[in-house]
Amino acid sequence: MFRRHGVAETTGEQIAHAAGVSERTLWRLFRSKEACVEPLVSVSLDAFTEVLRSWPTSVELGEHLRAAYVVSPEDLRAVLAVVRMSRDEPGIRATWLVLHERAEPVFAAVLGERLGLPPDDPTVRVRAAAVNAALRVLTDDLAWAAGADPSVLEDTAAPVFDSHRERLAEELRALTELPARRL
Amino acid sequence: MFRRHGVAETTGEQIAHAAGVSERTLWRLFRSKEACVEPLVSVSLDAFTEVLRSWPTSVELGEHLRAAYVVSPEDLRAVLAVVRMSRDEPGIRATWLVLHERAEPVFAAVLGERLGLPPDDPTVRVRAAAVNAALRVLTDDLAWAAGADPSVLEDTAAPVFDSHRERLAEELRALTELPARRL
DNA sequence: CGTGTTTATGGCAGTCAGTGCCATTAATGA
DNA sequence: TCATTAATGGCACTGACTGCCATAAACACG
Repeated sequence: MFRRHGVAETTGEQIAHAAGVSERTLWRLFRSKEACVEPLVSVSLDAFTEVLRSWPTSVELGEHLRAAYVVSPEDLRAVLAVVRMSRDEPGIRATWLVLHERAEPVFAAVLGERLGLPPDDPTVRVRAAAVNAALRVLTDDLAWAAGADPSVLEDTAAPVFDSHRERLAEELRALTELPARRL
Repeated sequence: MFRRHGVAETTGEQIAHAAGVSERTLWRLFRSKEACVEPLVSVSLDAFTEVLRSWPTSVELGEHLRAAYVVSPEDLRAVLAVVRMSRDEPGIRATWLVLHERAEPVFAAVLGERLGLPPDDPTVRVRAAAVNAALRVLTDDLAWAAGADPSVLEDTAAPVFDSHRERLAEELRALTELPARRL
């Protein structure tokens, strides 16, 4: 509905009706209209989080990503639609950024363990935030590419998605191979 | 007012009255209640942007930062108060993140020139986002430290601020010294 | 100086997101 | 079977924000 008519033009009443619940219940489930897209975005973030969690010690992150980073085409379409909307809809942009930041502690936990540092170590959290930023920027790029040519999303194995994953692997390799210096 | 009574308890009418303008004018100047803190945050982001802009080619970023990254104590206090609030106030957190992201293109322009790459190159933008993330995480830490002991802000030369700048210099050195590999 | 034209501001009415409170019903558990 | 808790809805209400119009100040230009 957001995509079709825009966020401002979609009322909470319409959303609630379409979802088959009362408006009152809607506001209990989501604290704002924009927050209704959170489950869609979470799918993608959770997928990446799972990649990190299942990252074997012996493997370089880029390699692992190439093997394990998979999102179903339907989910991917939904996420990228949200990301594309976020260019014009400040509220959507804000939730996208907030959700991304919310994933950082998980990233920090994984990276901290790798580096032998506590997850709340500033260096670890900066690295986690950098990984997060790479994921955000490149997902944004993918959303743009998918907007220009929706056919790239008909299959997760589409070349554009491969190239996205490849870029991500490359950037993460660089970031995670950085030696952690103590301050 | 946000700090004293909380965001929810502060009405637009109160803000407008305190600012000496009508409520109608307030909504013309800021598109939301939370957006009213944007000028405060911008001061700090602009200061960092200026550091980047004035970064001499021959100097390593960490070094330049130590010399040029200065924010007046009053401004710093205001910014950190906002950042501290953002822990409990989701609306403030969102504006803080959005403002940070908005600064990224400038970072990308500077880094792109350094690396001899166009500012819209994905690698460049990932680096810019990483620099941005480092600034955000460490500013957040500083806000936390300042909240625990407000005396650290009585002078920009306070040890806690020095240590903040030092951490930032170290993290940025690592990030900006990364060789840029073409994909 | 006079006059037409932006530009900034306020007033007012209206919409709608979101909340508090209470009632109802469904699930759960002893 | 009954007591308790959790989930949902209805309703009234606050307040953020917008559209529209009026006013006045700043400005451009003859």
